[in-house]
Amino acid sequence: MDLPDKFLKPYDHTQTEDSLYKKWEESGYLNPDNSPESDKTFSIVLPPPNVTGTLHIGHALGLSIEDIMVRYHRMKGFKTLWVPGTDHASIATQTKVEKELSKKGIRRQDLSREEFISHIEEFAQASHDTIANQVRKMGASVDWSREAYTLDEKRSLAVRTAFKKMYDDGLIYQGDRIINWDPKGQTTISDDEIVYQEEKTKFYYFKYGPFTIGTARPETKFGDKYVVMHPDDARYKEYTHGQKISLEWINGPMEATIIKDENIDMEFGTGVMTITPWHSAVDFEMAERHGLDKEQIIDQYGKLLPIAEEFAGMKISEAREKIIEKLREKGLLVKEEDYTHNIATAERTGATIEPQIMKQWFVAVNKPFKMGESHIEGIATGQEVTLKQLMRHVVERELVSIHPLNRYERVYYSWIDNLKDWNISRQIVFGHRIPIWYKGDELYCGVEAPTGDGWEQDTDTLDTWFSSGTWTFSTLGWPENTKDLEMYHPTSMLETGHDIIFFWVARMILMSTYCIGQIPFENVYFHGLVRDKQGRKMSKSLGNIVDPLDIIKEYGTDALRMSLIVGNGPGNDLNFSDDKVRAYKKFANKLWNISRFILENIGSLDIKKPETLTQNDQSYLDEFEAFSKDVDTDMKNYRYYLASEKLYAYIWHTFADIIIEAKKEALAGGGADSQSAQYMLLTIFKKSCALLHPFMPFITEEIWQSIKSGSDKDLIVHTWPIAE
RNA sequence: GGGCGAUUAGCUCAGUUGGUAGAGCAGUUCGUUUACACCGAAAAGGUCAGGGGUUCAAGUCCCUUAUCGCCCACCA
Repeated sequence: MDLPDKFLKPYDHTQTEDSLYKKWEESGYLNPDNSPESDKTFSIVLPPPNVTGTLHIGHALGLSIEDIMVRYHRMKGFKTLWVPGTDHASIATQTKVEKELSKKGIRRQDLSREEFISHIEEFAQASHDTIANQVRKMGASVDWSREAYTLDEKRSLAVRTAFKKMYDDGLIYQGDRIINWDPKGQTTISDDEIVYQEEKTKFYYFKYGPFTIGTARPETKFGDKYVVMHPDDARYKEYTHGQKISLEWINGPMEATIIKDENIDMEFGTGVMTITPWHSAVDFEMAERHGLDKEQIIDQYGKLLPIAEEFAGMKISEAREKIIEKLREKGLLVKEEDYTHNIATAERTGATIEPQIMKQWFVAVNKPFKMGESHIEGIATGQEVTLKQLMRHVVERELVSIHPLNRYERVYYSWIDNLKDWNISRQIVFGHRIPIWYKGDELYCGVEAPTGDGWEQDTDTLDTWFSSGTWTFSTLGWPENTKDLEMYHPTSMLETGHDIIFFWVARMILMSTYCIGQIPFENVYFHGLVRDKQGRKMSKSLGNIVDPLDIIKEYGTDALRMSLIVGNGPGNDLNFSDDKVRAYKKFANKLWNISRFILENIGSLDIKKPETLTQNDQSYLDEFEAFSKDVDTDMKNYRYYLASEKLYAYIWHTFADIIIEAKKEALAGGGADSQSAQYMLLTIFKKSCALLHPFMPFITEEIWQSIKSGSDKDLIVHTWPIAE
């Protein structure tokens, strides 16, 4: 055969990848509406990347695994849909833009709400464009015609509809409860957005009437008028619950009430503590139990209120030393010790969280409601359930299967069991406005604004996970009853990083089971974290961040994908090194040269199966058949890390090193043996390219264009070698 | 405090349901026998963290110890 010129040079990915992607995209292959009818569907939503910047190597890993799943099913003849999109990531994006603006000397306070939002939107749009380009660069075969954004009009409608439904069912309520206040971001955050950091500090013991109490936070103690101890503590048995005692405290004499509570740890400190219900979640609960007064000590900027008298208006850090000094002078300081504990900080701003009691919106996770139309096995329509029960049920019954299960099952359950009502309101501007309107004392909840004058919408926005929770079904058209929703929901698979199991996976299960009575996905596949060569987390401060685009430029997308996939089992972290990528770049070149050899040695691409194959060739074909089935089994069981490794080993070290070498003589000799060998080699190689296509889509498609017969379709939609 | 994971060749890691250890990189020797030097051939390298148990058979299952890592909770 005549050899196309391109095979005379080593493989050059820069000449092929972009144009192949363009071809796939323009061909319509990525939209399942254009694919042949089938009763089997495979659907998956792209975990929408945050529009806070660019994609990192972790995204590249996710995209690679997802694309393998998608291409595999597409070739197997499933109606295959992969919905792309991006996430507005309210708090993360707003924080980021705020920082960018301040670098330019623009302060947020100087902007109106609308101006600020428009800056954020501009940034979000630019990020979106970058991300969309990177998704293409990775070869991800998503259906761009269905692209979604968590803050676009359709998703916005879904969010308001979900909110209204929950509100009408009594699952969303407004209440004065203790929340996590971020004094820097000036917003509440959820429990999951807290990061604990170790802090070395002093632990003080103060005389409090007849007791000695311990605290690390003297500045909150002004209003403490309840002193708590365990009912079984023999040291304090002379005191009774409710007893009043007079004592001298920071700003003079006061009266305190004794409370007995079983939640006190008798071993810790002196076994006696005073409580500050306004600024501690534990104290708040205790106060609720006993019906105690609560008083605010610290304001939303972290400054002391008038109750602190001479200290009023001071920042916590400033006041602490002065308060201790005063207590020491009054002879109330007993002793101080060094103390190490964990303090709660806000994930985004790094500020120390100040618990506060504030009026916020919550989703009640423990409140029973009547289930709507249910398609969930074991949950009947109209049955009384709680959101927590729904979230637990679908995993317990394995309606949603987690891979790897054992590693995340307990984590998931324990999170659910400890889950408190979900605080969904945020005091930030970028996001979905809460669909509540006020007029005087009236309150209106609706999908659309109420008619009539004088209504003002709540200025808070929703926790970003409220909208991403609807992602699987809002992207398919809900609340409209669309064909997509009917065909592709529940989705087949959710592939994501294990770090967002609570944030996102659990919230999607909550939203989907509640809103539409369906599980959001049948399977969850967790990938691990991509670390640097030495196993360290990639971070800006270490300067070890790898940009996928740099790797792609140097080694090609196929090589990058293989290096991320081979040997990386679900849930495992992966150390990324150039060496591995380089190895798969060489593999790409190996494939290139195999193509060249075969093309040089066969008579025609439409070669027919000879009447008789040599026994040797037949046995190679039989072995290959068994190998293909093995690979297919791995694919079915999500063992991409094994399938890819086996393909690499087979193609290089069996097909090229042994089979091709063994056939050189027969090919040179001509005649029947040569015909047999030609057929065998071309057959195995074509099928090998097909098996490898999900992993290395570009080079396999590029080679395919030169080795396919006239009747073959493009490889992306070619039939998988092993039938379902 | 609770949970999970890791410990296999110099380095980075595979090893799917138990059947006498594999890859990449590095290193050794040889090869310009024309698909490929982004290559080929050959050899070298591991008491599979320690201990105990189950089994005809264990890197693989069970118990235990040690070291490292991650997640969750958190005490005033």
